[in-house]
Amino acid sequence: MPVPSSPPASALFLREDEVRHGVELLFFGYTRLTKSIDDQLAKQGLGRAHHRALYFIARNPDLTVSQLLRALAITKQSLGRVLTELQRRGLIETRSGETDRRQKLLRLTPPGASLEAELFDALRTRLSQAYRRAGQDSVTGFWRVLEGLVPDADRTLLAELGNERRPG
Amino acid sequence: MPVPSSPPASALFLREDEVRHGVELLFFGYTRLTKSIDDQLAKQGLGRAHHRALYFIARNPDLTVSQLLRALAITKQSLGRVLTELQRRGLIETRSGETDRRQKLLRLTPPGASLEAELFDALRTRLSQAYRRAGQDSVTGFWRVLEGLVPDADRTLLAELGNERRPG
DNA sequence: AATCAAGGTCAACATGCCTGTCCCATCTTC
DNA sequence: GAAGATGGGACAGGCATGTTGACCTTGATT
Repeated sequence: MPVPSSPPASALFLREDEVRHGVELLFFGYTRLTKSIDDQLAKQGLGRAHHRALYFIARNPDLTVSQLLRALAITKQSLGRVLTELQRRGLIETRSGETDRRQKLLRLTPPGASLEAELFDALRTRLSQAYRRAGQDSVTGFWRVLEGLVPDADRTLLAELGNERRPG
Repeated sequence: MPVPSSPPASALFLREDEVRHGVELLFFGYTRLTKSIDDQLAKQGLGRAHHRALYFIARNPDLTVSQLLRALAITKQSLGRVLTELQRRGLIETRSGETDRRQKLLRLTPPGASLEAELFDALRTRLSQAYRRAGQDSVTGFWRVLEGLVPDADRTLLAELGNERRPG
């Protein structure tokens, strides 16, 4: 192993700055993207927690409560409050599972879908602009790094939620 | 490192799935990375807000309060509580600015630096692993996309905070 | 002298999360 | 069929983190 005093092969030496830069970009990117829809949410009297639930239900119709719990990584109580409120407003609807009737399958109602679409539009505008600026190769790298950042247990879930495309 | 040949960008970037995938990765990546140090923080009786302050002060010694406010994008009140607590514990120290004596320059004390380093270690382990898995080209893309995602106003600040390298 | 900016401080409040405990309905397994 | 596991819900109580708005001091700018 070469001594750390070799300037050109400075992978180890540069590691901290590279990592810190990534931490900062993640922080700024995530928080600013998140904040960008706060006003819209506030107009509806909803919070970020409601949006996160709406988002995942929109993305994956007939999601179960336990899947959503795993995705959001919060407690049943916290999620329960949010889902109750969304249902009370008629933004989501539920029905019991076919194979397992204990399960509750979550879906957006038309008004819920409409609201989610409106919120997503703001996200799409910002993120697709960032994609365009960076170019496609960069987008692939963006995905690869983030995929590697997600713990194995969650990566399975992520694949389920994002890629589950049922025939018909 | 060979880069796979890319289909035309225009069509790809307008696709909803591509954007949703990015939103999900950003959500999972950020929340899971953040959660990964919660236990360490809890042991100290500190929260995420304390860590964010420690982090930016560590990264940029003699940061002013207003710079930190802009970075964290929270109110004076919220930050005030956190800074007071960190100072009470002897993790940060302040002195007044040289050119503008109204400013308060923030620095970590040795114990503060030690704690921050310990917390950063966990972040580095995870993020550098993700970097390694993805490869250097992907890391560059990761950065480019995220840089494009940060609003112009904040990008200036980001550059200040991340790149300010003083001689000596 | 007047004004503005940096920072601090107060009260009062909202959100969103937590732990812990208990409950019911339904599946699975023996 | 009984026992246990699982999916979901509900209560109490608490904590961390954020908000708005008002008001103050100190110091820089003009």
